Amino acid sequence: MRIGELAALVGVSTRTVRHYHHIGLLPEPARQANGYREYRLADAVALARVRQLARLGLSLDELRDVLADDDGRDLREMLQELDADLAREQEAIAARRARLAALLARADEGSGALMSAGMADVLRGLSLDGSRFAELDRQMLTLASAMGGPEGESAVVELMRPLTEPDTLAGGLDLYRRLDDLAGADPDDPRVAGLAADLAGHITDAMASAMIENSRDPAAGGSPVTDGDRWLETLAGEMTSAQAAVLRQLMERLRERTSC
Amino acid sequence: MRIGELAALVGVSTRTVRHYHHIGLLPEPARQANGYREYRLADAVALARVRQLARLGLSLDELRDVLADDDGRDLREMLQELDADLAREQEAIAARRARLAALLARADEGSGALMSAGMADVLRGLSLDGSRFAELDRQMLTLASAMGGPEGESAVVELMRPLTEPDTLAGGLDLYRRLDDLAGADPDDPRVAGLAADLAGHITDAMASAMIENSRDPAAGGSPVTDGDRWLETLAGEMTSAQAAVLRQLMERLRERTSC
DNA sequence: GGTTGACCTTGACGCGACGTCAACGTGTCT
DNA sequence: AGACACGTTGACGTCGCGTCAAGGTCAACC
Repeated sequence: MRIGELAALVGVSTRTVRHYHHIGLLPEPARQANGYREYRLADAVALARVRQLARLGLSLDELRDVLADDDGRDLREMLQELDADLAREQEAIAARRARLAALLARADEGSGALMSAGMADVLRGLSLDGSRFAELDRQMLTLASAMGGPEGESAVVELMRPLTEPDTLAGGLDLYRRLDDLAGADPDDPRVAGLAADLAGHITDAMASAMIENSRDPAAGGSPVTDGDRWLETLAGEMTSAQAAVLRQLMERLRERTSC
Repeated sequence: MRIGELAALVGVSTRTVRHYHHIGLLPEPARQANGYREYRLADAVALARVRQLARLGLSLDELRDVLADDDGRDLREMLQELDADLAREQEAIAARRARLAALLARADEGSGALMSAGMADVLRGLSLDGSRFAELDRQMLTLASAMGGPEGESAVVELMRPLTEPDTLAGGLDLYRRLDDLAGADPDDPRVAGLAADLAGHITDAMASAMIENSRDPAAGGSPVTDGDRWLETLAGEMTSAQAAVLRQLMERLRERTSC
């Protein structure tokens, strides 16, 4: 039997057979006078056994180990381990499909590509043409919802809901304007303290807790939802010094409030 | 923000970020004076969106296409296609686990590594120390069962059951000896015809049908169980000319029998 | 005898999503 | 001044083969 016949008999490509020779998974058979490989029935049996196990998902390295010491004992162990791996993979795929389904459902009702209608509403409410701060806030919220997955996003939407009510919203947009006005100001500008106080008044206790929880110093380890914290520094880096001062004073006020 | 902070914030490695730059999935940000990449919040948002989709299993090429034209329409198509792929993969894994479970169950009761107790019985019954023919038969059966999967193996066991009964078995082993005796004989040896007749007498109708079905010429396409046919030639190649003559006459008799 | 075409040989690159190492520059702390 | 953590580019390794490339072998047909 030549290599093409062997491959056809077992149902693989000749490349596969040569690959198995190359990695030592199948022994090289004797050669004919012209250099062609000459296979016997026993080679076909060996190849079929290899394929039988490979189809199940064992790696070729594992196969070589298993077939080397034809023990049958550690083969069972390997197969059980493989089954556990496959089970884990099944769960992972199921989880992916669940997230996918949630995403698709939200894409059907929502306006944007990846967010729910609720999230789209929040972002629309916070938009204020030409405001750098509104844009920053929107980016932070988008980031939080993209990183937390579906449950993270709905948590964000839930937290932000109080801010989207019409009367509250108008005051919030005014705060954006006042922050924007501080763009070129000094960190000691008299408007800073008052603005921080007004901002704190707009932030609910739940929002304050979430913000503080996710901005703890690295030693404590972040929450599972937003993995890397230090978003405060990131955010501050996008502001001018006066605006960053407002942010610092705001966080101080929030920490005082939650510690009481 | 430098690359390490960005990576920590989103929860990936710096290598991943640079990889995304390299393949054009994320735009290269501005550089600081020292050559370091300088990231803004918007970059973190883009990266988080990429990861959100990548976690679902989209390839980076697909991601680039999707994010290029931020349409939202073909994104849904891609996600639905992805869901279908994942569903297929789930089925494939389930099938693998089913075969694995069958194999494990058989390994628990069987003697050998990969076969059921029934198959082990058949092979033990057909063993005859020093007989080349018994060995060939065992190899053929092993090959058939390894290639057909669990259902193929049980089919083989079912087919061979009549041969494993004690009185039939003794006659079969005698046939092996007579075949072995023909090793150095001439193809025209007078014993050939009688041996073919006796062999035909030992083969049940079901076995004859299976043998003929799986030895049709390549034009007709083999059965789904044993993919490559022409096993007859393979088998004949392992014999001497007189033994091959017996095989040819045997197949002729079987064909006559099933055509009536 | 020449040609075609199917088969065989070895050798090498490609894929996908990064991990990992090399060799080097930069910035901060002691 | 040295240690150390970070950044830079570049290149190789992973896994199971598919797919050329550049030939040699053999049977069949003109």
